[in-house]
Amino acid sequence: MVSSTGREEAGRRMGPEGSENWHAMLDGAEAILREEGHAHLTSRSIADRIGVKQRLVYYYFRTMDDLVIALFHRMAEREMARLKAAASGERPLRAIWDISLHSTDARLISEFMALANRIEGLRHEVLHFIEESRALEIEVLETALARAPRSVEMDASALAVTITSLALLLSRERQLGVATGHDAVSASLSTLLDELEPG
Amino acid sequence: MVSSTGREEAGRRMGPEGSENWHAMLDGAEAILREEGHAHLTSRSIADRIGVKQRLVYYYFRTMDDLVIALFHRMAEREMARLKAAASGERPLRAIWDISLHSTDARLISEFMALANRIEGLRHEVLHFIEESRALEIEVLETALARAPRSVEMDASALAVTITSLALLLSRERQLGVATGHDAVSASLSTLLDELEPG
DNA sequence: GTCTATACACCGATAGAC
DNA sequence: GTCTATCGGTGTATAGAC
Repeated sequence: MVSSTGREEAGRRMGPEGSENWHAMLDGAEAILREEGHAHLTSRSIADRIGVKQRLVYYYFRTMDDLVIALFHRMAEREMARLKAAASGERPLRAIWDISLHSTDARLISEFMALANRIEGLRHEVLHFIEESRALEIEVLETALARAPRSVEMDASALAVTITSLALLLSRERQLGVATGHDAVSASLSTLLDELEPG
Repeated sequence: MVSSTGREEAGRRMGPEGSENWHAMLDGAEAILREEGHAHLTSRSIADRIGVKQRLVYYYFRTMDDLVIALFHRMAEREMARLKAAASGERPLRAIWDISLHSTDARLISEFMALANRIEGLRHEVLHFIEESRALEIEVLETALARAPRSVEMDASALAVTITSLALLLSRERQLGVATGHDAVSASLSTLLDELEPG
């Protein structure tokens, strides 16, 4: 067994995962996706941005779809690391809320969601990330609910879904330029977090 | 003044807004967007689907961006009509919740969100639709809160944001294949709606 | 109103040299 | 590891005939 990821199945020579160029290409791809959207994410635009030739992109990634999947995977791993660190801190709920609200920008998320409609492998990556982060949040919420001075009506999984959905909506609407109701819902959520997690 | 939409500013002859062909093109575009995503939404794919020549698309729409904006605008108008009808029915909150959850599929929404990152005119249309639908929901919620037998902690605007965000997340995750926490949050929301709107 | 024909740019992906 | 060169395909958009 040469590789656990099956990246070289067709026998074509390929560049090493995790190498300097490999990361540089994903860095470039991430910036393009953020600034211009996935319509402009091409092997040529990536190559131009980081100063290599177009052909090299296909040395490190078998197809553009593979590159997109690798990019999401790298982002998801980093995000999970942040969430895990937050979960083991002093006020985990508050920390997770702050991360959900600010770490990844809404534009990137919407680009990946649209891409996931088309790229089956990406859909699986997204699905896996959502399940993994939700499980972590539920765990944290269960601990908090058990300790909370006052009982709360919702159970941990319902709260996890609600908190995630609010973070996503607030980020996306802020990006679009909508603000109606944002302050009110932020205040409500803050009150709830303070009840669950006094500090 | 010939037109209020500025569709003929360059002096090029154009087909009438609202005509049979105009609607047929938007119907085709909507189906392609839903089934294949916006990477495959092209003047050629639309023409092929409805059985006309590619050139004709540019007779009815100045650019592809204009077509996308017109498509969203038509969908938004239909959705607002549905919401207004629901708001004047017997259990408006329940009806609005059902519409938010089922009327437009999640894939279409994510395609439009990604397009709005790139097309400034579309971003304005999306922004306008969100503001308009939110205002309606807040109005309905204020009426319900005033009549509710039991007091609820959140105010109308915070509730409107929360309900919208949950509907969006549940639709999108259902499409992706995630279900964790969905039943719990649906149950919580149902309980809340029953309290606000007994029937 | 609708058509043919086409200009021009860009895309993914590969062959094979160094 | 990285390159040059290129194939075959698709995209937006327009000119101008009918």
